[in-house]
Amino acid sequence: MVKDKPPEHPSKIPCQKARYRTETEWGALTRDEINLFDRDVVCKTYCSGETIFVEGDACKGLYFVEHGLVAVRKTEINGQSTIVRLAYQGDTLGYRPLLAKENHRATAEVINDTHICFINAKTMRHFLRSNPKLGMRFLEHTALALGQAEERMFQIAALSVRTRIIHLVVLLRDHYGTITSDGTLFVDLPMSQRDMADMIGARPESVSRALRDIQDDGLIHLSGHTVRVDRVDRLVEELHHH
Amino acid sequence: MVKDKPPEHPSKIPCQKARYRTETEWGALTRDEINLFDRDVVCKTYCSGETIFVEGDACKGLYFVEHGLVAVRKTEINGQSTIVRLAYQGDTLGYRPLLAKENHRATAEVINDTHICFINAKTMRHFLRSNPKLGMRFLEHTALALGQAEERMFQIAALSVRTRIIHLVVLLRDHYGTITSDGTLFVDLPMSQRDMADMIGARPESVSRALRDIQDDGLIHLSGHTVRVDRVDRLVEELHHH
DNA sequence: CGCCAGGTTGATTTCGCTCAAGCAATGTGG
DNA sequence: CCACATTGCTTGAGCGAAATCAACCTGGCG
Repeated sequence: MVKDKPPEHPSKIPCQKARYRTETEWGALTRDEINLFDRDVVCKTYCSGETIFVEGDACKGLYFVEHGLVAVRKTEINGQSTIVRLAYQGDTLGYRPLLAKENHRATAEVINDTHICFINAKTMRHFLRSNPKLGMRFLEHTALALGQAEERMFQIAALSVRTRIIHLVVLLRDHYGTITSDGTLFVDLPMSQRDMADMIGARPESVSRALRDIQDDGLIHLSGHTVRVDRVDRLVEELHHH
Repeated sequence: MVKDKPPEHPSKIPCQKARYRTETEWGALTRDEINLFDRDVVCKTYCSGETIFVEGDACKGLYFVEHGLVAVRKTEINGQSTIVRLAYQGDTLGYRPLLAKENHRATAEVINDTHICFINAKTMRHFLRSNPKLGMRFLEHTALALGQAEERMFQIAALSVRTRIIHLVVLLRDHYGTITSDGTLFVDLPMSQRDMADMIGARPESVSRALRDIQDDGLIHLSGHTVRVDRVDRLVEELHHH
């Protein structure tokens, strides 16, 4: 049972000028459009466990992740659920249903405290009509996401839990990994093992066991939520072999 | 080992005016653009078993399926492979890598004899720049495909082989199903059980057994590649329950 | 006719899920 | 400040679904 903390009041403050936006699809906006964006944007901070939107909701607009971590989750009738995507700093949420003209097909659930800029669908559609470049940026982004989804589909179908876990650790390295001067890699897992299980389509017990197996083989060393990898090449080599 | 039959010579004939195009993303083209399309298009008939492009190839352009059936397949180092998507009449192949500016991440393999209209990447990029509507159509299409990919990911992770087979039969009904006057449904499976296995992430033996189980339960009746479904509702009901 | 790919069937094994118990860390109320 | 819930992780035992291995059809085709 998730207890929703009282949400903070939405703010009209334009998110410290939202500098991250310029490095994303939103970099296509003209100066005038940026002003319009800043006029209409509504910003809000979500705490861990809160939901941004839920499966079945109409798509009211887009959510730009200023910083934080959000899981996009699908839930079945029987209660099983899968995380279909993660949204990091700089990612935009809700673009798929908006572009496909559908309702939300998944729930966005905050994993780490997250600052979100919301832009309503009407303004967004205006941008798409007036600025073809923005559409092309989103087109490119959606095509990349489709490739990733197909990649993951393949993995879940063909690879063992152990291998999928290694894939996940390598994936999380991009955002949560640091490398020390002696070449040791540390990955600070930003989520619970339950969430990791939902990411790779497995049960939490299986994740726990797989992590211990990999540790027993000397490929990683776990302490709390931090994974130490002494020989990254050996870990990656297992991916290419299996 | 696939033995590639000698490909027929590409033809400049504009595919019997390609009437199917108007009902797809390509419907956004203006009259002038259609003329340009017809000038640059190269058409060709592929036989079952031939490949249109392979994983790792640079994306040279788009392939419009005039008619036929194509499987988009990913293959692992160890030889395992999965069909990530099917392309039917009216579908366009190769748009994902073109839009994402990547190489092909999958192989397109002809299942049933297929007539393809090829349009080169340069012309396509010209269309995208000159006609924002076309980009929006592809954006919508890609967003829908992303939703489907996420749906399938979920299914493979959570459902039994039996249930996934039923899903597949119901999916194929759209293109290969006919319904008789007494309400009986016939689905003419367009592919081998091996391919069906690759579609749902299972082994051929498991597909064979699952099909027989479903038949033993009286839900379907198999004869050759034709599935007879007397009570469609009972079949669909199993999907909603499981 | 014989070959061979595709399909069936059986025996065995393996992987991961389920169920269940225990444990450490954190939180909470008296 | 201590008893107690709660939550997340670990570990074990047993089971079941599907993979694997292997033999054997069957029909189409050179």
